[in-house]
Amino acid sequence: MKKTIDVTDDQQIQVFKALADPVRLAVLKYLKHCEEPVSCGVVGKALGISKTSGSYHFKLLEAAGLITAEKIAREKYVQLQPATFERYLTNFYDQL
Amino acid sequence: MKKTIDVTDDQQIQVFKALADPVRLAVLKYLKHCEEPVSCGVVGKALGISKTSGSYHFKLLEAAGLITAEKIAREKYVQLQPATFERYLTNFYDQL
DNA sequence: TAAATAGTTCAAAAACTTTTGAACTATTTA
DNA sequence: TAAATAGTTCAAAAGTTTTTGAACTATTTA
Repeated sequence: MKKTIDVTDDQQIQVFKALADPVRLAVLKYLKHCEEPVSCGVVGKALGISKTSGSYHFKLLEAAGLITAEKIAREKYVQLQPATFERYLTNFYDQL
Repeated sequence: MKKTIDVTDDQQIQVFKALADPVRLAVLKYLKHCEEPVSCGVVGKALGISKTSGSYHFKLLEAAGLITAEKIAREKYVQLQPATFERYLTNFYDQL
């Protein structure tokens, strides 16, 4: 059955879905301790996830706006986007 | 495949999973505008969800600590638990 | 006491998400 | 130029979540 309750919360729900997974939480945690953008390969290796699975999770995190990505030649460099956390989490309760 | 990345984030992930669904977000939104505890039946009817499905969603919200529930005779009265939002969302980024 | 009401539980079905491996594109290195 | 490396895409398989209806318990109302 398709969800029909509210259609205005899309970005909010995408953010929560992106956060509701241990692999993606581990990715965010890893990135939090990087000063610089890091390549997907480096993150994936550090966490022991396959490149296909990595590709899937980085796509979701980017779609949710929790990370940004820049492709430089062969590699894709990712970094946290703190403004999205601020916007969708920090005041979530008051904005409910 | 079982998730093996981190086993300490259980409550955090339960909270995000609970929030990553439009029915449950609608329940929380509804409760936000209630001064008093409300019965599950009243909420369910207001949102047009079946009682079985309501029972399932209220259980998840309660397990995540986002609502508390008190059974009074036939009825179960639910209300938001703002401390959980505060604890798991407000400073999520800094706690990462 | 019988019928109605509030909610739970259970198992099956439906829907959705994640992992996997193979095949692919593009870039770099030997 | 060939081989290696970084990442993507695709379809199938595996896993998880949500909905459904029927059967149930407990309380209330007639």
